[in-house]
Parts: sequence; structure tokens; C-alpha cells
Amino acid sequence: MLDINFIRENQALVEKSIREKGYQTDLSKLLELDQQRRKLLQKIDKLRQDRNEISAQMKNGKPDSDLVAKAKEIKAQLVKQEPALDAIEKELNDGLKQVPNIIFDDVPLGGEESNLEIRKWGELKAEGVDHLDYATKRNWVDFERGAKVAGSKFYYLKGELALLEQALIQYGIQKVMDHGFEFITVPDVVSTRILEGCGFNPRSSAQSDEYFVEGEDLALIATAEIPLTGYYMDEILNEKDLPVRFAGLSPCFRKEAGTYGKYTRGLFRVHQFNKLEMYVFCLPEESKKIHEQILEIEEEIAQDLELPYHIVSNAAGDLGAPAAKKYDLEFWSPISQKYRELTSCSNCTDFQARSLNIRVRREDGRVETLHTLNGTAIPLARTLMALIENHAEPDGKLKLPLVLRKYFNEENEL
RNA sequence: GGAAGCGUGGCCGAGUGGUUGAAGGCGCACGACUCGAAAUCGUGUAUGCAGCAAUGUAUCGGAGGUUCGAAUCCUCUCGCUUCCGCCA
Repeated sequence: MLDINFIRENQALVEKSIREKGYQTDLSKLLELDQQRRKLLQKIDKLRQDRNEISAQMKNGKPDSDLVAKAKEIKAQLVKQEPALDAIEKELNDGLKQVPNIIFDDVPLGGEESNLEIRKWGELKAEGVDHLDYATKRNWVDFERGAKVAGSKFYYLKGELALLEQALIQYGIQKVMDHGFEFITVPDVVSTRILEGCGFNPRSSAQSDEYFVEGEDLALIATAEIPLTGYYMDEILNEKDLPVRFAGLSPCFRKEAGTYGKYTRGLFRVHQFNKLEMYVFCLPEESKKIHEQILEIEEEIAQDLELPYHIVSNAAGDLGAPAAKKYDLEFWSPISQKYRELTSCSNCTDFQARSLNIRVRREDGRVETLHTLNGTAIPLARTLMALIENHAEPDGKLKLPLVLRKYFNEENEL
């Protein structure tokens, strides 16, 4: 969430971001609540001060009936005022959750169609295979039985494709470790405070994309980003320990509600997939630089996997609430003759960190909210899809990128 | 799932209901001493909120309650530990 003081002082900027991201939050109501809150808080603090002063006069164990009466009178007022303050604070807090992060100046305005191409790499093939037909024919994937067991958009990976996923994981872990990330595993469920603190929709929301555990305050994670963010919840880190770079591997569960009309074939959009995710906690002044570094790693991986791609800077309307800026790396899909999202990386600035109360103690002793960033290292299902589309012969073998051959006894194809 | 115990500052650890935001120790920072270091000594060392500031206020897992006053008493709740049960 954003800081109410920041909103008060940068109202125009916040309003612009609300508009461009397509939100409908009413700031004037929040600012009004904030004013009420401060006014009432001052009143209550004064009452408490009076009460404390009276109590101090009685600390010798000889209660004075006059003082007790006075204190009781103050208490009666407090009992009346305090719930009012609680109510205002709750309403204010709920309202603050509806305010998306501000967007950086260089974010293109408009919707998805306004995504700005930054650069591209690789030669675009004119023809490719359909990954679902190809993988099904080779008995590498079984969506039918996945549906039988868990419903549509669940699947089994089999044979060499299942092994290829493991090879990609091994390759990916080594790659991110080479770039200074610590590999960690995460809980695959999180409490709802973490989920909402990361800017995801709560259980009550119709737009929620998460699976919730019945009878528990838990949700299945949609990405390792969520438990990785929660790792430092309510903690103050030391400046000298930043940046902290984690790479988390986890299954990702998504209901994919509201994706009607979107491209959903095969492994592109499924309810469960594995993903290796990069995550960084850093000083505010470093986040822009680190965002570019994360993007470079994503490009390095795509190049290692010999997947043609382009990079787009996402338009404001295509950003989630927490992101101030986001890049997508889209691989070239020869079969559909267009680019499709493979990975992305977002600079969430202090948005998630404020909600989850993650701060840094600077060398000079100041305490401030830090910045967080996330980026996909390898989305397994989509990467398998991209590899087949780009490296398989229609009725032949799947050619392996150089970096994966060592996992298959130096075979150059599967 | 059942039973018992425990939850205090970065850590350890005190705390008869009233100068306790909290003793003491460790750690850390700065200073003194030293050619330098160790040791020693001195000083400092939680966070939120309101306020231009002085300052005020809140916080001892969390939420309620009793009281003029709660870290201290009561209720509920969460977490951890141990034992039992179950199970990979």
C-alpha cells in the first residue's frame, strides 16, 4: 500500500496512476478520513495524557476519591472515542488497500496494446509446431487424465518432457546462483495477510485468482513471489545486508478466473505449473538499477535456451496494483506468428514492503521502508511450450539447446 | 488430534498492579587508553502514530475484560517446545 502522507502530498500523481491503471478509488474520501483520524487522535491523546497524570498522583497506594472520580470521567470519554477512532482507522486502511502503486514516468500510458517494444533478439521462424499436438503425440503430456483427476487445465508431464522440466530447473538454479541469488524453497501455502500484503485479491473478491484452503486462513500460492515477500514480514534489515536476492522454486496455482477469450491452449495457461522466481529486497535508490539487472538475467536465459524474444515495457493499464514498472519478455511463437509472454519482472518499489512492514535500518540509524522486485527466472510449463514450438521438427525430434545437453548425456535432441 | 509448559527489546534474561519503555548481561556503535590490537573504562543503542517543534501517546505474541492505574490479574486466541496418539 501507499503511505497516506505520500498520498496527501502527491495527490495528482496518485490520481494519475489510479486512472491509468484503470482503478476507481476515490482519494478525497481517504484524505477526509485521514483528517478525521488525526483530529480524533489528538483529542484522545490529550485525554490519555490527563488520565496518566491523574494516575501518577495516586501511585502511593492512597486513592483520592476526587481524583478517582475525575479519572472515571476521563475514562468514560475514552470508552466513547476510542471505538470511533478504530472504526475510522479500519475504513482508512481498507481504502488504502484500494490504491495501486504509482507508475514511473517512463511507463507507457494506455492498455496492453500500448506496450512498448524495447528490443528484440533472435531470428523469428516462419513455421513451428503446435506444442500440444506434438507433445500429446509423443506421449509427453496427458491433459485428459489430468482433467479426469483434477479438472480441466490440470495435466501430467511424462517421459522426456518431464525429465526436460527437471533439466530446466537444474539449469535455472545454477544460472541464478551464478548471478548471486540464494536458492530457497518456500511454503506452497500462505496466510491471507501475506497474500493481501503482496497486493493480491482477498478471498472475498470475485476476481481472486487464488485457491483457498477451506476452514483455514490459507491460500495456495500463485507464485513463489508471495512467500518470498513474506519472508521478512515485520522485520527491519540492516543496510549492509542489502540487497538480498532469493530464487524460489515452487508450484503455482491459479484459477485463471476471468481469462475467457485469452489464449489458453495446452501448457500456456494452466491451473498448476512450476516456476523458478527471482526476488530482491533492496535499498530504494537501487531498485531501478536492479530491475534492469533482473531483466538482463531473463534475457540471458532466453538466449541460452535459443528462444527468439522481444522485451516490452508494459503500459500502465497492463500493470498490477503493486508494480511501478514492469517488463515482459515475450518469446516468439512461430505457430501463431506472434510473441507470447514467457517471463516478466516488476519493480514494486515500497508498495508490498509497506503492507508487510519490511524495513531497512540505514547506516545513520534512520529506518525506512525498503523496495522489492520480482522476476521470473523460468516458468516451466511455458518454457517447455516455447522450446517445442521453436526447436521441434513437426514429425521429428526436439533439438536441445546447448545448455541443456549435459543433462541428457550430451544428446542434442530428444 | 490429546496433555503440559512457555511466549518481555538484535539476542539472553529480570520483573510484590503504581517514577517499568521496561533491571542486568551479551551484541553493536562511538569515544578514551594503545605504535596498533586484545583487555579495560565511559557514553549511546526499540518501533508506530500525532505535532513545525518542545513534547505527547501507544506498544512486553494477538484480541477482549477487571482497575483511577496492567508486562504483572481474568477470558479467548495464535505461535513455539515437550510428551502421547496417528502417519510419510
